[in-house]
Amino acid sequence: MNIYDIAKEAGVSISTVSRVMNDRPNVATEKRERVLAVLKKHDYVPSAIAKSLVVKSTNTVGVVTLDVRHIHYAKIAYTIEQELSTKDYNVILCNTGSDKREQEKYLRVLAEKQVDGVIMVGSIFSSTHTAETVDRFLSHVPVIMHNGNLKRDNIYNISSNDSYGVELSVDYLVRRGYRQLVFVQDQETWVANAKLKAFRTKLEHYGLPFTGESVVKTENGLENGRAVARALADRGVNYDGVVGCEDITALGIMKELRASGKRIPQDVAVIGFNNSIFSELSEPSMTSVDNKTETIGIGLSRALVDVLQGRDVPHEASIFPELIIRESA
Amino acid sequence: MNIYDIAKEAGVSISTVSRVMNDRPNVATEKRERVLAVLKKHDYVPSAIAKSLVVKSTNTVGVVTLDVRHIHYAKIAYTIEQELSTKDYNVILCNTGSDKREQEKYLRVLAEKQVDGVIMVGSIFSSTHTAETVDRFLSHVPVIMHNGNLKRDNIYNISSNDSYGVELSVDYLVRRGYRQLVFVQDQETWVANAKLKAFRTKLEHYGLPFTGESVVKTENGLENGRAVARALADRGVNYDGVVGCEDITALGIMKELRASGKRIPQDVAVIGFNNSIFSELSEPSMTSVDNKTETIGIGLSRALVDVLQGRDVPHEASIFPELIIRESA
DNA sequence: CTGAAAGCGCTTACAG
DNA sequence: CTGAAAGCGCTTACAG
Repeated sequence: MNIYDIAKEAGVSISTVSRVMNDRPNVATEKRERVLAVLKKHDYVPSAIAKSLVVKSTNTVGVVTLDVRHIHYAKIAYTIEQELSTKDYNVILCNTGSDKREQEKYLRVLAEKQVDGVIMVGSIFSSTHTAETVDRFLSHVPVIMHNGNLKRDNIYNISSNDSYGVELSVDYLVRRGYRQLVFVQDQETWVANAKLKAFRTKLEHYGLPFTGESVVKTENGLENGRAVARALADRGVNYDGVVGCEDITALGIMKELRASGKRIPQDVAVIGFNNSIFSELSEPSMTSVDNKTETIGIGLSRALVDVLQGRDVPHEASIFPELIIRESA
Repeated sequence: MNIYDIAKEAGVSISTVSRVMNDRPNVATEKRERVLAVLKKHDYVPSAIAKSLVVKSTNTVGVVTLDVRHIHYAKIAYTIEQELSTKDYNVILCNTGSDKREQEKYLRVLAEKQVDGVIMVGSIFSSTHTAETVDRFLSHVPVIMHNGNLKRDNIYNISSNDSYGVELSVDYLVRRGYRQLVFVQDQETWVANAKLKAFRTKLEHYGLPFTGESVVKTENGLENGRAVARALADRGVNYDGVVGCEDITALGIMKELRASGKRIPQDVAVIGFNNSIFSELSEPSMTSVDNKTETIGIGLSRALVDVLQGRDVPHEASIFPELIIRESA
């Protein structure tokens, strides 16, 4: 069943059916009603594919992320999907993992599927390789990057200012009397580097020591957090504050600290990142940097829609996080 | 740039270009190479939209879920996406929430976009309304339901046997000497009812009391779990075991119990559902029913692909969960 | 092995 | 207000 069948049954041309289906003017009331009746009778669903071919827009956007199982990305992906849905866009979800081939494959497929735009969530996508892949396959559509820093006419970067989150954390800890701070870096991206730099600068500003012991690298995760705390203990590092890593990693650190008899926050203060459910359920509850998932998700979506509708959009925008004070610091 | 441009530049017909792009036989080696060269030169990306229109298949499937922010759904959605990706299908993600209108809107849009099939994740979708909506818009494509029980030729149900998970839980608790069990029901679907029935039957089997106090209804969530524990205390209910609800709810219950001085599992044993990160990080760590997220996700995906490829697929399949023993019971 | 032609289901000027 | 016709970018018999 297609538009021709509807037209025949309603006794009009396909042009008229098209006009009715798209709520356009210039259709006699009587014909419009006849068409609507036939449409309803068959629960007719027009083919968006055929439409897309001629209007050159699919009302579909690709959302690419490392892994939606990560609660932070799930929240952003959710917000994007919901926000875009109100503007009649659908989302093709892509979990690329960190493999470059996978990422390339996905971006190519999105191009084949003629998406109207792409949103890339996570600073891992801010790489030369991604930039080149976008140039190859997606230079004709807007690409909105979350925590990205790629410079292209068609790329728009909307970031959470995580460096500022680090500054807030250090300021707060210093004000509360903590002096020997450790930065736990649980990802490896330009954002992580910027955070580390902010940490170092802040320490220098306060005249606090920044040594080889001040930074611990790991990957995010509960077990990795535990391992970090054990490693610090094994190395005999003296510290009274932890900053920089995600809630889930920070939670691992807290658990291990408590298991080894440390009191939080009396002996060691811990501040996480993301203000996720993990910071709420931790014991003691965790002070955390809220990087505004919802604001970010809505911002990414709106930026995309604005570009698509021909409005001017800044190529770089930065959203400031906020420190949510709980018990762990 | 389209297939005509490529054909012209390579000095062949569009038929030949099409054959080359689709790796089909009957192309002279020399022509094939000429075409490939032109394709590569331009990083040519053929339109999947145009292709879909003629082959009547989009290699796109709709995945509809209540809310991907829920970690359990995120895991299933992730697995589906990854599994389907290996079969060259893409996923349109839909978070419908519990609103019927929203659900209807999404299913219609999926039909418009000509998806090859739909996977619905979560027992909330097993309603008369969903069945009717599927009949209206999606009766021509396979619909795979996770934890569903709808009977249609084009609907396939793949469920985690959560009732069996309850039986495992009760068996285990009884074996360990617990006698006054409470069932916490934190969702309202046919699965929840089946779980409750299994709980009751098991208690009767063991000759244990099932009274008005044996069941507490709530919605899933940390705070709701806390509220459940408080309500039980306020009502002066004597109980030594909790069963039936999701990890996150169970975690709330455990936290509140501990805050009120109860020891887990000595005073009260708690068993959760989902074997999620929450059961791992809880203190004490939580015994939980593992309902095999990955198996489910892969099963849903394979069933869909099998139907699409004309293979026979059972209309009902049930995956048995497993009890993961930790410290809380 | 190769290409001309029809067709997928729509929208959109265009002429009336 | 209305409809015939062209066209979006592909695939697929079909004839050669």
